[in-house]
Amino acid sequence: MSKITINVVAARANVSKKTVSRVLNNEPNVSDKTRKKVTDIAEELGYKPNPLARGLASNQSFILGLLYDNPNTNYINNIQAGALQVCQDKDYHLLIHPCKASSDQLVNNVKELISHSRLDGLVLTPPLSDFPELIDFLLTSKTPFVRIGATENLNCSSAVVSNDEQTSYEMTQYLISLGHTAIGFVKGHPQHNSATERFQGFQRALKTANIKLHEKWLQQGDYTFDSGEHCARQILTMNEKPSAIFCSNDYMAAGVLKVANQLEISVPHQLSVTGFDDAPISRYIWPTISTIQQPVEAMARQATSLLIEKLKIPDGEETTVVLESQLIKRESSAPPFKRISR
Amino acid sequence: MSKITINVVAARANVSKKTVSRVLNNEPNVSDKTRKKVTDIAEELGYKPNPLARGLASNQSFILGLLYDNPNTNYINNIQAGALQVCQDKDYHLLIHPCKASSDQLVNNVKELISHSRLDGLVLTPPLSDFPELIDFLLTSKTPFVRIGATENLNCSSAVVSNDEQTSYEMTQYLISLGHTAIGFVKGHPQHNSATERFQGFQRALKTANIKLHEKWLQQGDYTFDSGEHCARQILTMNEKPSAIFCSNDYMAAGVLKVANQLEISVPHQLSVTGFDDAPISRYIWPTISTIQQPVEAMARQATSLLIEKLKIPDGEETTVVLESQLIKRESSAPPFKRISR
DNA sequence: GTGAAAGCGCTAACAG
DNA sequence: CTGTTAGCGCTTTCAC
Repeated sequence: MSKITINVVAARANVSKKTVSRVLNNEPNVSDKTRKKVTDIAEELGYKPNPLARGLASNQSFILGLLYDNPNTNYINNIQAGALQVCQDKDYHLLIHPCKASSDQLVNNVKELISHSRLDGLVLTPPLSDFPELIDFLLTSKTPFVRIGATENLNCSSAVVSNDEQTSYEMTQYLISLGHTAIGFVKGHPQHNSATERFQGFQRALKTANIKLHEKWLQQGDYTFDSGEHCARQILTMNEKPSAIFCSNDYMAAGVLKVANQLEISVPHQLSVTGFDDAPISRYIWPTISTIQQPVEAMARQATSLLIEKLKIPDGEETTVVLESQLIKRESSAPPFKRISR
Repeated sequence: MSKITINVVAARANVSKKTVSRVLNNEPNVSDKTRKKVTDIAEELGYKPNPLARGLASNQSFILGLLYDNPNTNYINNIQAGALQVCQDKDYHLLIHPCKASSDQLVNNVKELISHSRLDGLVLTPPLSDFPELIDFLLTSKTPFVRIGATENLNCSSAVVSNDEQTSYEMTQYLISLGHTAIGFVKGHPQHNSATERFQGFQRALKTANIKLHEKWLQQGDYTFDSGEHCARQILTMNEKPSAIFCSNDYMAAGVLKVANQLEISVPHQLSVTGFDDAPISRYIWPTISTIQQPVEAMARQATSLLIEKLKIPDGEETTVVLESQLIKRESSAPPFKRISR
């Protein structure tokens, strides 16, 4: 069906190939009249430029790579959806590339990927966004890239980030405003800088409110359900328990909920639990988990747009865009249990 | 860095371009000696053929499309992972394409996608695998495709399927073997043929065991958590309740669990609940859900391999591969509650 | 403003 | 078994 090439459009419009090409690429030096004529005829014929030919001639591939190493399928799915939207819109392809951050072959893998698939640019997601070796390589090889959720070296590339520290601060403030002063915390995966940010926001809120952080209620998780379970078992079997536990993500919060249930600690009556990410599980579990929603899809959209812009203006400025997260109050948080005392 | 084209390889090997090309594509009519020489030199130079040039010349794109419309991010992620593995292995690209099965523009969308992105072939996932209009279009336009989880018209294309009906039968048998005779059922999304298969397996097991299916305990869900909740509320507020509920997927089972909890019906003590799919939530919720695990990733791998083979031998036979699912017993199923009577 | 010629890196079709 | 000659459909260069 589609044997419509640039040649037939040119012939029909009585202009040269090059003029059609100019119109297609929005180049200057075409009279408005010619431009319109070509546009109309292209439209009428349903002409679509062949990306392969285009790429071959201009040494581009119109393929963007999306790199990730993230166990959280929900996060990745949202990222993909956002990136895909922009790609479709701007006639780029998106190559999904899962990889292992822990592998010492990471940089080599990516190098191979770029050269082999002729990628025009890369979108990095956490924790890859803050991987020094990878960043270094991309910088020295002059591969265009943008980073999502990066926290370090923000001026070395464009980036789209959320304000985890601040939202974490607000979540903690919320717990404090409910009356909690004995608050535990389950940290996220040490390789993810979000884990640090979230913890820092928590610390800052405690300091501001003059509340002491009990080391014993501070546990190191790794963003998995199992780690949440494990940490909760540590905290909730102590004699002196906190009245609230702030978990660095929802899976860990779900793990805490499970342990609370097993230990017959009623949530939120005897214990408040909060999460982060607004993962589906936060709505499916009972009680539903108070959490924080990041605009993940919007972040991916922004990042992809930035990347494509950068491809067009290679020496443009590096931008950092901050998108705001949002606190979602659900059933797992409430004022602390008051012992009927005296 | 990579200015190594077929020309430099040819020059270095003292042969023509075409000979190099032949070696690369594993074509016959090259002496072993020449073949080895070329292979070695290509290796040494780290030569990688430019897919764009290759595609342009041979009218292929080496891009496969993965079509889906599925709310289940976990399923899609596994499918993607499997398809990706094979694509990387065989030097294909995978273009992820979410779409709306409900849209009357579906066929047009896909048509546009294929022509615009020059896709070589398509992998279809449920419920798209059984969409007559789409299948018809692909067939008449001679677009190569394979289907995952198709149930209809199995000889019109290669397909990779699982034995949902049989596994559903076995799950039901398992419930019966525990002693359940009053068993409710929550159906899946009517647009997914898996929903029918799962229900049929259930029916067959009941019939085999001579157990009557109570219409009132049969509810129509749509594979979402919310629908599970809704159906459970119907069933569990009746005077006469079943002692087990078989849900067509895990999200709905989780919804049932939530309602049971609210109604203070203890699972599995007073009520057994089973799911389907082995979604993460089946392990994260309490009690953990007895379910069925499909080899989703392996299915995607198979399907992608079949597609690539078909691309090479366009008139080869259409194959149907069946992969076995597996019953996973967890905490949500147990023998029925015996009233301490008389 | 526009066009002609050359070529991106590869494969197809044919010739030897 | 191997090489030659033409392109694939587009962009680039440079001329007009």
